[in-house]
Amino acid sequence: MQIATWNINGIKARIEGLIAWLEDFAPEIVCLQEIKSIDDAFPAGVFEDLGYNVASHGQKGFNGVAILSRTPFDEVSAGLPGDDDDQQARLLEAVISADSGAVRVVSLYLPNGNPVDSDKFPYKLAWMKRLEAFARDRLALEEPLVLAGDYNVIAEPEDVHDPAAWEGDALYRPETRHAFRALLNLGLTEAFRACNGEAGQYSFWDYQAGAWPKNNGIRIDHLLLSPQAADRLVSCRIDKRTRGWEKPSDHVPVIIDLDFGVRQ
DNA sequence: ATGGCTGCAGGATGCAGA
Repeated sequence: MQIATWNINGIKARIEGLIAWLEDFAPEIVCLQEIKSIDDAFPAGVFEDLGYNVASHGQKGFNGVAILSRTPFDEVSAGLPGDDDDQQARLLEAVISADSGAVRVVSLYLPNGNPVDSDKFPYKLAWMKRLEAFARDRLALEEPLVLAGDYNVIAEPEDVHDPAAWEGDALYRPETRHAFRALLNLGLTEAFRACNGEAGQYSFWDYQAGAWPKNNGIRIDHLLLSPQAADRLVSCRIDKRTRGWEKPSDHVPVIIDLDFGVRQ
């Protein structure tokens, strides 16, 4: 079972590329971030025509997450618990019982947090604390669980082309990296690092200053797995090709393959 | 190298992103 996560940076601007990628890759489940669309304007029919069920949790102008699944959803739940005043659409959870296995999947878009001297940084850290409580709760279910999305966290120096340039940035601050490790220490496995030892593998390249041709990237899109999912992890890859396409997102898809041992 | 692109909302440019 292939599960992908992709920050597409605007569903309207990326619809052509996303369709082409879905037709090529045909994953079972796709977690999308930064759809930048309200739910009523989300082009669900386009994906339904491609054989996907669609769940979206959007807002006007920015943020917004969605999940596409070839198998219908058993359950869908929007929002991260822990702050009733938080109106930002950044998390969507679904339970999917596919023929190839049953999984609980979360599409999340963790706050950027810059500038660090604004209220955005404490919002990010508080959001991460809430995510930790959410993950602890879901891990207690002892199910195959995939927390997929744009974490806006550079976890280690090997995940950034120029670490010195990111010193002090909200994505690389010690508090941010510490909160990410606390999440992992609940018993979650970071899929890409579990499968690939090589440094310098990125999932985001800025639009500015020729970051892509210079390979000046960062790895901030992650899939975190419960033990029951990690036991089934076969591979994790980053599909860099899309960054070179026409009108690309600044992020590229990251895909895992889980083997539930189903034999046809 | 100069916050140097890009998407969105809205109908000019300001905000948000990372």
